[in-house]
Amino acid sequence: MTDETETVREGELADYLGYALKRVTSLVQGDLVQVLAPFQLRITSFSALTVIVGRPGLTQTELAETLSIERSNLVQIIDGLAGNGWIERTAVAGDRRYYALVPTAEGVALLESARAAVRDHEARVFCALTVREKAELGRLLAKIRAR
Amino acid sequence: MTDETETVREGELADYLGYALKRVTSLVQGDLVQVLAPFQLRITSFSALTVIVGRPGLTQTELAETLSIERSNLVQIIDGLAGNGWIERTAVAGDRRYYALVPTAEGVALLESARAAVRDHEARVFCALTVREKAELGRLLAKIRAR
DNA sequence: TATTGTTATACTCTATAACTATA
DNA sequence: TATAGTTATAGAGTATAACAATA
Repeated sequence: MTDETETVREGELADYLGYALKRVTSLVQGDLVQVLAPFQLRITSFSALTVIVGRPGLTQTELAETLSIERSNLVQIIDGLAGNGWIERTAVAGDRRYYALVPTAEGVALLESARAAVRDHEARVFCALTVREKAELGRLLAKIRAR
Repeated sequence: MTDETETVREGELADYLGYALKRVTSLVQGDLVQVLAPFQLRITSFSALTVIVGRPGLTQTELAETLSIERSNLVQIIDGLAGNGWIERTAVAGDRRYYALVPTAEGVALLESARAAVRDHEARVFCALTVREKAELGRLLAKIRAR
């Protein structure tokens, strides 16, 4: 079996859940990068656009916290999304320090297309799992994060 | 609940298994980096040393394939392990193009200590899961990789 | 003083092409 | 010509410090 062969080759590494997580994540992300490229999106800009469309008007600091990335690293991502006309930074009355991030109609439309492609991608890379198993995987991952 | 709050904040992102995998992996790896630092090991050098100890005599190309990293990127990792006296590149009779990678006694001893720390680390970061759940997670991840 | 967004910088990881020495 | 190891380089992700504008 391929499984046993891999276990022999990787030896003890195969026993670490962290290693298994890393390998699967890199498999999935490698595929996702290809899927998003035609949309001119990277993984992080897709994630950012998804959150902005879902929570229009949030600030960069809020978005950075949600995605767990540094504010400073978010700047170029936001620049890219705004440069492509997919989001806008609108002034907030009362406090001129921050901007509200809102998607444009083009941004919403682009995300709709990209989202469909990402759904296909997920169906493909996780096709070895049943619906029940996918739900279980999601539950286990959420449980680890919530600890 | 924290779970529901997070779901609201991340919106649709929370529905992607790939995103959940990425977040958990980065959580786990962030912790592991700290755990390995006192041993002068990075994640990849720990992985490499683990495989070399488990399969003494393998070549760099074999190791690169096992870890799924480019041969070129493995060079500095091997240099580091050899520079610290944890492995040796020994000549192979019959074909002078490649070297057999073998651990030194120091390398084996270091790995033994690091391994214990990594076991503790895994117990800690996955403490939210039962033994059965950890086994199930491992099984699901292996299934995805084997597809 | 504290906060938001920003710039600059550096370090890691990863991917590719090209080189050398050996076969 | 093909392969093993190597070098150089560039891209992307990530982390930190410091700054200007605003509160």
